[in-house]
Amino acid sequence: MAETAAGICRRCPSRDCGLCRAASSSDPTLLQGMRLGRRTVPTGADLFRQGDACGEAFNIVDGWAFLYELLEDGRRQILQFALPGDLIGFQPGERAFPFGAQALGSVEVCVVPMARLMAAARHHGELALGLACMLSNEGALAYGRLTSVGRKTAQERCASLLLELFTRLRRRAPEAPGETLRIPLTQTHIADALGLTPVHINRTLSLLRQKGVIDYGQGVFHILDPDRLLAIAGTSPAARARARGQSEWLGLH
Amino acid sequence: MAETAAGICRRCPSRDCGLCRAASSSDPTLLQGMRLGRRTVPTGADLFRQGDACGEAFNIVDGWAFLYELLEDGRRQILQFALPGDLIGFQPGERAFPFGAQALGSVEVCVVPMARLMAAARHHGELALGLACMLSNEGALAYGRLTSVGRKTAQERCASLLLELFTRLRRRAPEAPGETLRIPLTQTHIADALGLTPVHINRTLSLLRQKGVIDYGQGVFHILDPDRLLAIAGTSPAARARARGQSEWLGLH
DNA sequence: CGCGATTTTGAGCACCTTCAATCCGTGTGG
DNA sequence: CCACACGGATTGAAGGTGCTCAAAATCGCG
Repeated sequence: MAETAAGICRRCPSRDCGLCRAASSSDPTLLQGMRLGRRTVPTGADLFRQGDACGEAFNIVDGWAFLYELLEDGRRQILQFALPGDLIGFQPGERAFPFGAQALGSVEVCVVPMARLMAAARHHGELALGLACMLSNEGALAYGRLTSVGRKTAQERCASLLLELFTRLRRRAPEAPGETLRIPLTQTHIADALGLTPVHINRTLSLLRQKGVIDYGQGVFHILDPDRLLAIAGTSPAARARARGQSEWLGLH
Repeated sequence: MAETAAGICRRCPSRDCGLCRAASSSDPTLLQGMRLGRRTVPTGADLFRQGDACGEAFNIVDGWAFLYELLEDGRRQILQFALPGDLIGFQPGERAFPFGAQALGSVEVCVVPMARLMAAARHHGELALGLACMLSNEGALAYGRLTSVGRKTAQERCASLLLELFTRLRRRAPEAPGETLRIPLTQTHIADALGLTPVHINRTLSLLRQKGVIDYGQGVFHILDPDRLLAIAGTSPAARARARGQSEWLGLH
């Protein structure tokens, strides 16, 4: 309670991207009234679960989260990884979440009540369009993953995922060193994202390491041979265009 | 040229759903200025291709289309089926399409220039929110397919797809008879949507037919045992909620 | 009626899964 | 300080779902 909302926002790392950028570019005073407050979610805890009423969205300030769907017998599909700056849980037109969201490591989020966000968007077309851009980008990521899981081999899928994460992270942190990537995922997470088993992910990553394309250990990945990784990923020209497109979801208008 | 745009819109089957509903609920005069005109796309032709500049969106008036991504060696993933009333090619924040769209049978579309649509949305929050809802629903469908392809068996995937299509079609045409479904897809399309081979789709559908769950032939599917099909699809409670949610993407506010 | 596209069926193969055991890094308690 | 426990990574062997190759049957259509 010692600090005002405005003060916290001013120092927020997400201030200039995603939702906050959209809101403030639309109307600088918008941001103030929208946020409910910060929340810290511990490792492995759910931000929300499938079936929960969707009353609030979460802007990820620090840490990673993932969206997932569970089948009744326990099979899990990870639908998306949410990185700092991403907004999750914004499902206009839905009453209940069709998927859950879980924290990877400790995650700090900014809570935004859906009602306020929708009200603000209704009166500010620019903000609503920003949200639309964001949803469109999420959709593009989902489509990319779908192509991966539906039509690529294990090696291609692993390479594609690494490149996707690499691209998304570098965008937000251009200052960071070249080809090193700190990823808080277990091989089980990767497996559930790519529609494979942990065992097979292990064999596949080992193979890529053995080939000298990547190296990894303790949650840190090194891309030793970016060109070969790209080639293995089978990244189509179109997918590369998509990767570029993500770079600035509010850049063009 | 004999007929005015307003006249065509008045008799358009998509008038009360999707984009048109969003636009007219926001401002009844909006619709007039937005459309460029009708276009008829012949069977198998592309509405647009991966990499094309995205200058116009298409509101499907009649017929089916599908979005797809190609890998360099020809492998194809079908990302989505677009039914009458769906808007495709609306990719705010993108310059080029990351996927292509192709007509299944002869398709009639209403062409909407992106520039006009974006301009209108910027000034009408309600419209922009409607577009956001639409994108959110598309994303939900993509997530459902991702779970299917990543974590379900061939039988479960086929059942899931049939139910998805069934649900979406019935929503737009509630008057149509019970469990019969006219689907203009070849087994190859189904295979490319589900991440399987045509041969295996054939065996799987045969199995479902042999079990008495469905029957099919000549592009017409009959759902003989809906409950069993639901059970086979492994439709989670959450997915069922999602299916309901789709039903009215502008219904709640 | 005949051609091409699609569906159907068969047989062998491969990628990935399953089951299982071992190794390793970290943290905890004695 | 070490024994132990725990989660995750790694490796091996065997099996299965779905793939590939191939051919026949059927459908749609001019």
